Amino acid sequence: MGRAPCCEKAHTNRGAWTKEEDQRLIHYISLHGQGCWRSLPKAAGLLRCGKSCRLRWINYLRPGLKRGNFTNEEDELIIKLHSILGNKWSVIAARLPGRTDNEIKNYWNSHIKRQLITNGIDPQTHHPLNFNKTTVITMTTTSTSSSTVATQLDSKNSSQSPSSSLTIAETSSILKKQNDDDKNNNNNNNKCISKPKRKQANYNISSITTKKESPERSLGQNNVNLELSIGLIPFRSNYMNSSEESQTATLCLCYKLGFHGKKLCRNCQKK
DNA sequence: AAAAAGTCCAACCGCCTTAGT
DNA sequence: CACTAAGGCGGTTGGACTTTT
Repeated sequence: MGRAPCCEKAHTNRGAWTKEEDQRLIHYISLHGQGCWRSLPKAAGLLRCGKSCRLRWINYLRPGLKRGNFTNEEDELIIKLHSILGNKWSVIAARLPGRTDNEIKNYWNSHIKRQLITNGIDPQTHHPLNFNKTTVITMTTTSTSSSTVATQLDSKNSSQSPSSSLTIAETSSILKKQNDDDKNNNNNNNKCISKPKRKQANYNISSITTKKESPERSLGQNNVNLELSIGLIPFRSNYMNSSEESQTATLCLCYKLGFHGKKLCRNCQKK
């Protein structure tokens, strides 16, 4: 027997939200804040399931949401974070102010993924699709905090290869901030008296690998121990001469992946 | 102009985690 | 310790819209 439904579906509206429903939800939350989603629909006079209200609020009505196109900087950040975290959309979204996990997930699936494939890069592993010869994983566990997992890829698509680089310090900082944010949210949102908002999952480096990860991610990276370090060093192709190398070294990841048109983003222009 | 194909994205579904009992 | 319930998450769907034929 399956799990009981989260709400009485026979008496709830489904599908697209009307303006009136939106207004009711906004009005209720502006007065009472976010609390128990399960009891909110009834209290707000909505014939909706609590989950539906939560989703509508988080993905659409919540103040501070950005609408419109993603910037090149956002593209770059999403790719970087995805190369580290995989499909952890909520964690990635936490690093992009004003963007929701759903939005990023949709954007990834409809834009970035296709773009990566077009450029010969596997969107799941962030490796070139045809790489097979010399995958060199080196791990440096020095006394400094800047140890990285270096993946040098041999590919003829050299100019389009991944070149993101996050040091362990950067990665730790991201994950630490996530924890801090979660703690703050918990402090701010405990308006539900009947049941305190439960603690959110604390992500740490050792928890990056997840239950749903593909074998490629957990094993395909040659059993890289994520507890030690994560990161990709800037790409250097064996096929590049020194001038090409120095030229591409000054360009940001999104440019190398082909996300720019004919213009450079601000990051590239600064360099 | 109409039909077909492709794209986008809001919303839903079902599973997992975890606090409370 | 086992069970329950609520929140949260990632994957998927379906309909509206756009582009192509």
